[in-house]
Amino acid sequence: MSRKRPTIRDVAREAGVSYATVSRVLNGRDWVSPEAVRAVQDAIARTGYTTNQHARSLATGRSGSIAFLLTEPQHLLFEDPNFSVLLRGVAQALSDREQTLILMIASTPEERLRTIAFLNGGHVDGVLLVSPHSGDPLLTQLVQAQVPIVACGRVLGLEEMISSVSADDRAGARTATEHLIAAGCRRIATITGPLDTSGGVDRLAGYTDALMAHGLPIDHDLIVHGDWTRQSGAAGIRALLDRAPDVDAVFAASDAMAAATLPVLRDAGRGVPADVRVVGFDDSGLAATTEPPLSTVRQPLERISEEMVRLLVDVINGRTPLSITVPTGLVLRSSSPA
Amino acid sequence: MSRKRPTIRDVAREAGVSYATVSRVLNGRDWVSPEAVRAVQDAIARTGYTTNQHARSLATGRSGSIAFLLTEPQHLLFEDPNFSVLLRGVAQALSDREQTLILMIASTPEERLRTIAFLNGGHVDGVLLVSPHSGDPLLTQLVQAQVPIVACGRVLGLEEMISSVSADDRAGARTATEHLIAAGCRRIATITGPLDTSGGVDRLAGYTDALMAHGLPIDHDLIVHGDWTRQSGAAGIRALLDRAPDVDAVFAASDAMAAATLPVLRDAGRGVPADVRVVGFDDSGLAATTEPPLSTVRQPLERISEEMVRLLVDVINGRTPLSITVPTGLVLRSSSPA
DNA sequence: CTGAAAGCGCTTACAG
DNA sequence: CTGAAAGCGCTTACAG
Repeated sequence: MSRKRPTIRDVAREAGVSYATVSRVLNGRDWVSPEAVRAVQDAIARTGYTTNQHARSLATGRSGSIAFLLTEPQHLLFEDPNFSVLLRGVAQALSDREQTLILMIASTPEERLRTIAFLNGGHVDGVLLVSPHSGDPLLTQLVQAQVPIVACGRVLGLEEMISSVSADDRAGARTATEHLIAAGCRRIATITGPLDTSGGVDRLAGYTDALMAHGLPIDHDLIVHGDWTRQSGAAGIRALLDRAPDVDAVFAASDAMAAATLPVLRDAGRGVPADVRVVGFDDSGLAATTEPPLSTVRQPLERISEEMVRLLVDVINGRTPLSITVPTGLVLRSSSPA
Repeated sequence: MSRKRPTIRDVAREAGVSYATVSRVLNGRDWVSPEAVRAVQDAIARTGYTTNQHARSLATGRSGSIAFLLTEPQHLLFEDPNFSVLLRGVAQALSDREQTLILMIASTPEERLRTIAFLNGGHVDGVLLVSPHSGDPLLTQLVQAQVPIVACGRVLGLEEMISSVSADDRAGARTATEHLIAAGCRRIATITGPLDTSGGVDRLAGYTDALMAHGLPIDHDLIVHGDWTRQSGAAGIRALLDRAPDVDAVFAASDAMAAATLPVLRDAGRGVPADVRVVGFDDSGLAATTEPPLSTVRQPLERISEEMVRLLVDVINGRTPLSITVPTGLVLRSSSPA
């Protein structure tokens, strides 16, 4: 297409130095005389030189790119606004480091196969994993292939092998539940996330923590399991109304599930928050736009994506895996005001 | 990290042929004897060989990757569910062609600069453009750099230079408006999209087409401009209720804007669809979950993403730019039933 | 501080 | 049909 792009040799000629020197100022490692540096920089500007990443990668063995890997079935991924925010943050952080972001979606078996081959093939320096489910064979394969990985949320059972950055799910859930207790609720239900994710188990643990700390019983009729989606939230609240008609609050482990309880409660003639208080988790864009707006637990996704990238760079550089937890905060809106 | 991966030479040794032959069977271009092919394939399987894309790119001058470029300010991009569906479809289509998808976000001035440099640097074979606004200098720069591009939606003023795939916005809008006319509405308003996008102007044109075809006047009090977002939808309907209290229908150029009219209409005491019918555009996930669910114009995003990739491959191979339009369809729900 | 040179792993005319 | 060889554009010891 476009005519030949200038190479390092063109720059060298223009600057009157050897092309090894050009490479040196490009990489800024070895010592180069100030005059040479200036001459090269000028030459780069004049020629419009831009480094050929493929040649560099071939020489260094580093690809200069990172994969953002999605393993959930698509509908979950793209329904979840958290995902977008995370992606945005990661793109930003990577761009700042001059790394490119490769998006990979591995939902179908075929895609999963291709993904493994690709990642295994050294095409990327590392991978960022979103919403990993423990027991996913893909994860073990990645670990075996010694691909540097950082997950969003701990990978249950592989914590030692896979670095991760998580919100403080347990503390967040506990705070939310204690808020409901403080508001006088005594029949507090929860709709959990999938229990093969750290978010799922930790948010449930935070809920029971709060109950126990306040001497309230753990009633299994008040615990239903969802998978983060609206559908599961709607199904969950229906089951709850059925099993425990005296429910006076529900803590849903995601905003999507919490939002889905609202129309069901309305149709059942239960006022929110008058009859049933509702608290979600995520503080996604959704939370502020529901009717009534949702109280929820905010997780600092910008911070999470930033830390994920930073950590991944460390892991790529050979540092040992690490788990990072970032704090969450309660956001009160009309669905369960102060 | 991982120990040395097998190269083409390892495969050659294992297969007992020269490595040039291995390369030939890999690329499947030149004639190779069946025995050699089999020997090489076996050797590939045994060694677990996987091609080094960087080496290949360096030799061929093709990067094997495509950029998915987002130029909107982030909030727009990630609020819009269409974007996700498009991204998903593109990822799929690209994966089928063994191309990698590089996600680039160019919203801040700094990011835009880096983006231009990157794209200009031949790091990708082509770029897929989402929601381009005409007059964006980035577009002209890309065209000048002769980067192969396919846009989603025509790029107004650059139609000849930039291939595009669009929904049939005009026909869709016309159909929606005619449906409202057929339902007996006579004071039909519209909330437009941005008029520097083909979606914005074409949907407005479809609206006026329908009005004129049925002898209804074009009343500027009934036309307000939005930018696809909920906020602009809410502001739009408020302005309409103010300027034209007798409005009996609104056609919004996006589901997000249509959805945002609902609570405002409710608060204003207008029943939907009894007093005011509402029709959106996109048939995004949103449309089915609003209260009441939205009638809308469906655009086949899966098809659009597929065509975008196919077209881009053509353009990369030197074919001349082309514009493709795919049909839309009216989807009726409670906000404006049949 | 800076050349000359080898090498990264492939592709592709060039000769057979 | 298949070798041997050059070349893609860089980085990085190796010698000065």
